[in-house]
Amino acid sequence: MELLHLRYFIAVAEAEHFGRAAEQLHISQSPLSRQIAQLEEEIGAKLFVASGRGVKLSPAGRSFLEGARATLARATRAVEDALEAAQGRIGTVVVGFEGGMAYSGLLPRGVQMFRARHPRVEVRLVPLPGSPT
Amino acid sequence: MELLHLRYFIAVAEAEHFGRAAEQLHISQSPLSRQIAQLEEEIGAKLFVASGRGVKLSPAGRSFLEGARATLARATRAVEDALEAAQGRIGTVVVGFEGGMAYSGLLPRGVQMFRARHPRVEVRLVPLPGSPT
DNA sequence: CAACGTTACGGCTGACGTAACAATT
DNA sequence: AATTGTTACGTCAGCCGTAACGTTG
Repeated sequence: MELLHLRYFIAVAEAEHFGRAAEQLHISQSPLSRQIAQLEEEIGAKLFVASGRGVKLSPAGRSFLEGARATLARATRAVEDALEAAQGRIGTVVVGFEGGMAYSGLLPRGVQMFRARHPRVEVRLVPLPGSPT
Repeated sequence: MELLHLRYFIAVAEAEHFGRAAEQLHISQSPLSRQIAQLEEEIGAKLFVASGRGVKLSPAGRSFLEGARATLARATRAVEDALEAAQGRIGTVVVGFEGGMAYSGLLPRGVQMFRARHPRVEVRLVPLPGSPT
């Protein structure tokens, strides 16, 4: 199973119609029908049932629609997060500090400002060895 | 991007070594290297950095590893849920009841037993039209 | 120079499109 | 009979393997 199958499946589920789904996907009905059949075989359950003109989701199909959407959304977010991590907008920064700094007020103030500006960056403070406290 | 790329990426991330990852995937290094390069190009960020013998994850790579694992896990669960839905073990069942049944004690007791046996099935109770309460 | 990752080239699986077929309204 | 989904068949993109090449410890 690949994301391709999930994209095809969602299109058919939303259109309730192979022809229109294929048109929206810019492919023809034939490969769409085959990919759905292959997906159903891999899952081990029918996802659609015939319904007059077009198709409806089976119970398994309704469940799988949720999962397919969630999977695609998670994949999209994974890419976005990776890009933001590359730009340093999310991730973790480790700040080593000498013991005295803890009391100066400068460090907490700076960290506070940084966190306000970059809420998705985790700031980890580690005391340097040989320092008090 | 396809799930294939995520599986390949996770293998390399865990092995920190293209050769061993390829061996584990039962392919050779060449296609593995290309798929990772293609993935990096699609994301728009380098996922690995050279590190002596082998590679390490870049910041973007660390972020993407979480997302890739979560995406694969979500896809797996989607299939499992679809199968269970096909067997009627999860999903929704709507129970229509005539007003008097609400007071007999039979209906609540039956629903309670059913829910205990099938905790992932949502039981929706709807009063039938023309009933009291 | 030894080990590792990347690029080049050829083979093959599999996804696609056109067209013929089946089935349902 | 018309519309919709499925199956048949040939084409082509894309993934894979072998091998040659760069690069780094």
